Amino acid sequence: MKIEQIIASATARAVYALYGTEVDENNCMPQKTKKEFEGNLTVVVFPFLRASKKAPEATAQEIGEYLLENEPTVASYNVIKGFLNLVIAPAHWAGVLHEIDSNARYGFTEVTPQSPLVMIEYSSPNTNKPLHLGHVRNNLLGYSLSRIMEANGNRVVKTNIVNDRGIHICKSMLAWQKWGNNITPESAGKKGDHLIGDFYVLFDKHYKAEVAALMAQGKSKEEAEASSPLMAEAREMLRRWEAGDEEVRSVWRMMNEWVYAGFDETYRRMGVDFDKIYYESETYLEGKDKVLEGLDKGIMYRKEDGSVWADLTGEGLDHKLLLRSDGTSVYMTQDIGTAKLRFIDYPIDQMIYVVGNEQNYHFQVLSILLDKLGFKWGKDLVHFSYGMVELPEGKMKSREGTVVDADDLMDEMERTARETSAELGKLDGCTAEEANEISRMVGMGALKYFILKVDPRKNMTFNPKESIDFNGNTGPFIQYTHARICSVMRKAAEAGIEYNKVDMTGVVPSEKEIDLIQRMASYPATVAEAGRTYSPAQIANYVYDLVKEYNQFYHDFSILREENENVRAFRLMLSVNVAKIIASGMSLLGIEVPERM
RNA sequence: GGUUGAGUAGCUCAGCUGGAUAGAGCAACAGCCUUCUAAGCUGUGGGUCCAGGGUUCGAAUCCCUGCUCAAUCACCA
Repeated sequence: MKIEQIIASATARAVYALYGTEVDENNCMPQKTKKEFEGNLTVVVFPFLRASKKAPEATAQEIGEYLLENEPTVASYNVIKGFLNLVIAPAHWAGVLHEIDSNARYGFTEVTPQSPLVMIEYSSPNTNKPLHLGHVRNNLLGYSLSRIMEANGNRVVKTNIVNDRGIHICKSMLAWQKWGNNITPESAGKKGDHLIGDFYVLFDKHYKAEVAALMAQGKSKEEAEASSPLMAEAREMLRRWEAGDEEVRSVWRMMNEWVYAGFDETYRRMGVDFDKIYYESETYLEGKDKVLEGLDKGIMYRKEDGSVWADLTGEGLDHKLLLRSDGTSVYMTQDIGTAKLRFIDYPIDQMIYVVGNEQNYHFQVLSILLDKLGFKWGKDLVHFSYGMVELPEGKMKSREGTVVDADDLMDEMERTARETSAELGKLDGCTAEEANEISRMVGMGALKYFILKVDPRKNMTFNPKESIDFNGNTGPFIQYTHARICSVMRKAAEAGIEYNKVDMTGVVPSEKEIDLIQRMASYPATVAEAGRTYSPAQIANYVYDLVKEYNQFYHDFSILREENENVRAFRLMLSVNVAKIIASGMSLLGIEVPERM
């Protein structure tokens, strides 16, 4: 049983024995004692004053005395105002460390075939341009979340819905046909997604020029945009695509393949993957049946012009369009269709959509509609809504060229990691491959940690200068501590020290070591909390605190130079388990930890 | 205007179910490497926790009001 639970129940017994009042154990939960006071756990006695009818100090004193006499793990206590600080017997903490050491999957809940099936949708790119910083946040959050849900005993299906159809693709296709001279990613020596992105920009450039020319002829902006021949061509192309025109479709297939090849490379570098990919071109017609079904059941209604709507005024929302008057689908209809397909493919218990907060309204509506349409997970679907990524100068704007490209960003991070490592002489004696690996891990670690450590709900500022800083609360700082422990363990092995074969029963851990063990002991609760609140940031901040604590220990205590063999073994065990938790926590963030750096 | 989220040190952020004197990092300044990796450790300075009410023995945290910022409220996706 966890020590907090032991103390809580002993405290409840104490209150009953002393004052004859039954109190709920959950109201007796001790908290971690603040650094400036002596002790490990603190019971706040204010809630018991009604029962004791005594001053806070006196009450704390009496409960402390009771615990000291009746609860063997309590070694001593002190009282400050209404706070009862308990010192837990060092032997208990040594036992906790042994428990942690014996559990290779410490902090994780096992996944069984009976575990809930959670589907997580993330990434969901458009196929007309390469991934940028905003997608990076999405991908990292989505992947980390899937790891966290898995660690909490869920079966997880990672999914991606690729927006591979629509007017935006036609724009790129048209521009390529007009001005591309049959260029390919191979002939251009460029990633396919970037090549397509270039044509999308090219389309926009010509279109703008066209509109400007028309406006110069005296047309209003709206008139000019409406009469743009280029846009008309793009729309015509979309019409032909929807009609299944083979010429358009073959260009579309070819160009999408280029984009996918580019995306795959970016995903691989980011270290994210998917179990199942849906393509909007295959799902966008699916929602219609469901909507018509809803129409039959009276969940939706039809207007005179033939359009179909849902009345959500009962839920405090507005009326929502689901089928246009020409019978075609809108975005919402497609998402209903995708939901239908997914439920056929997987018996989902929970659905999590990792999508930016600009779609809060959409998912609020989707949840209500799916629920009304009979999806058992509809009502409780989770929209994992994250804030925008802004630059110090403000928002990213593709027109102003301030968009941070994902591939460029990763290049830059790895390059900086390499430079910094080389400067510090960390790559001395490494092979070229090792140096590459280390630079890659460190660069990506810095990027991922920088993004994941902040609360997803918040808009975050991405300052390139800060993101490549490797000191302080950063990924490399954490990775470094891990590498340092690995180094100590290597040296121990070289010296023939086998810490786990040494009898440590007599070792009394010091205060600092107990602080560390106590923090290690809260890892499972942190993992659970991160799963409950869908928060990678909680894991990130926990690991940081742990590392900070370990570095203090590392600085103040000798490990290999410790002469007492048992104490030395104890510290090695402590260190190796800190490293284990670092690696575990970082893996939940999708961050690798090198063994040397 | 409605809805949702955010507002904590100069900057970037923690602060989880209400608890003691609100914490890190960066930036500034001052220290610590012939000893297990100094990408580290230690110290100094820096705060009307947006404002005002309320609940409570106790509020950055919960409730109400207001202010500011962001997103959203399309027969776009």
